[in-house]
Amino acid sequence: MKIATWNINGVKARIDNLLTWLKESQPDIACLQEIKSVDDQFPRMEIESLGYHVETHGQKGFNGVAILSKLRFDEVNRRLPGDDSDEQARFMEGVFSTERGALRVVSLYLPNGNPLGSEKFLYKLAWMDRLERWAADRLMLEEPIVLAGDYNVIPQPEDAKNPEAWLNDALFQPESRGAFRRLANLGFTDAVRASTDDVLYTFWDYQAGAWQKNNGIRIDHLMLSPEAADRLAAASVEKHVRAWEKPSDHVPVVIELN
DNA sequence: ATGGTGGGCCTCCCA
Repeated sequence: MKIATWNINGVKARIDNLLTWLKESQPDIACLQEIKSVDDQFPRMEIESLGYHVETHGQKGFNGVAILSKLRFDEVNRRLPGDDSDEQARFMEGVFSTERGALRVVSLYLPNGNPLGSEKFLYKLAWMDRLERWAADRLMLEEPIVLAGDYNVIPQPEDAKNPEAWLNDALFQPESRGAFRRLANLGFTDAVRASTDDVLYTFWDYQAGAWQKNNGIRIDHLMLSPEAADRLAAASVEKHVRAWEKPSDHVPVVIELN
């Protein structure tokens, strides 16, 4: 079972890359973030023709998440509980039946939170608090759960080429990193970090030649419940996708579960 | 180096 996450930075601008990547990588389930599309403009036909079921949770202009799956969806839950006034499309959960039982996969797009001291930073921390509460509740199901997405959190200094450059950024604040660590301490395993000590980045800014200098950060993560972590066979970052024409600034991260 | 690049979309917002 191959599960991937990719912030594609606009599904309509990235449809050719997305189709190329799906054919090449062949994930069973792909979580997308920043689709920047409303649901009825999502290019579902092209994706369905590759054998995927498509569920989206979009909004106009910004944000938006989707899950593509070769398995049929038993259930889809949109929106992260905990704030009924939150209109931003950043979270959806799909539930699937596998030969080994239920599998839950979340596609999440955690708020960026910049600049520090703003409402946006408070929103990020509140969103992470809601995520922690939701995850703690889901853990009681004792099922394999994969929380995949763009967390907009650099967990550790080794997850950035130039950590000192991020000291005043919301992605590397003690509060952001602490909230990510609390999620881990609930019992969720960072699949990539559990698989390798290699320096791996998932995002390179479009600006200032960041890609050419390998000035990257690791902010796209797959967090696994104990029942999912027990089945983790491999994890990798598909870095070559960043070198394609018209790339997203993020690359896909992929895990294999037994 | 207080710029730089890119997507969405219509005037700037977001990253």
